[in-house]
Amino acid sequence: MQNDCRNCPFKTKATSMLSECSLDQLTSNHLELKLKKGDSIIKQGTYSTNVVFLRTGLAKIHLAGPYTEQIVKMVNAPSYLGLPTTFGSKINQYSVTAVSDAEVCFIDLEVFQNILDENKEFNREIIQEFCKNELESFHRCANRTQKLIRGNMADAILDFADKIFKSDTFMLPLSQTEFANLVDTSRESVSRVLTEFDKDGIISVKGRQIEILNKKSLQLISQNG
Amino acid sequence: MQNDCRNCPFKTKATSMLSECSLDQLTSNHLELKLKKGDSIIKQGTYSTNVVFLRTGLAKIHLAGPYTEQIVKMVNAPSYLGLPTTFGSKINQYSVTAVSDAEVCFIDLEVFQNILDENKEFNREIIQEFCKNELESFHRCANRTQKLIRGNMADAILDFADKIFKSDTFMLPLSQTEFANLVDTSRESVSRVLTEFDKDGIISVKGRQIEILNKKSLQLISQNG
DNA sequence: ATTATTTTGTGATATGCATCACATTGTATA
DNA sequence: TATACAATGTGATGCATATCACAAAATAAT
Repeated sequence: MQNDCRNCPFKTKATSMLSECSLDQLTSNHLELKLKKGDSIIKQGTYSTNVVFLRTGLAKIHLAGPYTEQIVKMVNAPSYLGLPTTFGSKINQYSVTAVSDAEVCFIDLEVFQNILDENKEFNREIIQEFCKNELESFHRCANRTQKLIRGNMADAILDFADKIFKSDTFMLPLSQTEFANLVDTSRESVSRVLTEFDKDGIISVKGRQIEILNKKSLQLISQNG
Repeated sequence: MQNDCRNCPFKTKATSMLSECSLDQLTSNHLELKLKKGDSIIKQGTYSTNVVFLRTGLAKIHLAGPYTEQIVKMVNAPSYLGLPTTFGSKINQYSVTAVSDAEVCFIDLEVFQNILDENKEFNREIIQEFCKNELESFHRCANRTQKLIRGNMADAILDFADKIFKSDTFMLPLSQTEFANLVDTSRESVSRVLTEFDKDGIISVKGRQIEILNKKSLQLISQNG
């Protein structure tokens, strides 16, 4: 299955910087796949030989912590996945799993490296990505460990609304157990805080359907009080 | 102050891949500085126009969390500092401070970008670095949040011994308050656990002088029990 | 439809650790 | 050498939240 990457409507900023030549190289060296919710994209502990381009959909990056599975972050399309794990280690250090239906392209590592070598602009964009990710992870580190649960949950909900779904109404793409693993709490606490927020009129919760009713409040809780 | 970068005895793996030409460019576009313990290298909130090369010494990367200053990680020479913050944002998103006497070179951002563009091998090594860092931060995220204090303290002590000082005897380069910020606890807990470890004969603590007496135990506590 | 299985809600209890409070030691500064 | 200030040790107390224990929904499988 090889669509022409030149016409791919889902290019990242980086990809749009590629030369025709490199795009052709991509075209002839990628494997396109349609995935369903829950399908594994990258599996911790297995050999990594591909970089993955997430064309459409939403994925979670997670890994085995000392006790429970830890969800490190959510990534939505379009985005490259697995760069750290394929470049930084022979064996995948983390898993990536689709949490919605998704389309992905598996790109051979060498081809990707080659393209990285040959396209300055692309290279810069990818490095830019790395930098943003590292900054993000620094901030997450400081926030997650210092804030109380309500603050972290507020954060996560705002993130879903603003960064992932770009809407104040959305379906939570995770179970409460998973949500707990993302926010560093217990499943029970997630449940409690969610109903709490609902009772306080800050959000409305109907099953996994969430609507932000009072964004200001949520932001205040996020900044913490 | 411009020593010839070609003869610099503190090159990183990446730097050793540079072309003569690029090394000359570096030579004529860097500012070499001797710093003392406690001196600021990068300051959160200020404009970032330089990449910093840590020639010798030890530094902490830290940023203002919602409540307290959070130490994200320790970095020892030789290493580049501030890439994420200079490439990823105009304003520094974090601080870097020397925790020992240190020597640094300030490198103009454009020059560094240029060198990154012109040297494939160097570029690859830098990307490799980014990948390793991201993996590390994922693991740290999972460990820090799931482990109890004793586990995290054991981790940190092992890290100092194995990665930073390469010796089982070393001077803790941080006050207990700082150590607490690194390990996500309170100063008091650091003090308590340290004396605990000492009493159990796992480490010996004399002021900031630390000696690991029973590494197996420490590793066990790190893996957690 | 019926049963099995996963997901969620909610109380009661336990606990790890932060916080407070103050003593003590160590280290700069006059 | 005296004085001030920062860093550390240690007990007592409180609190946020994990854990346990079920019940109730909701989903999936038969």
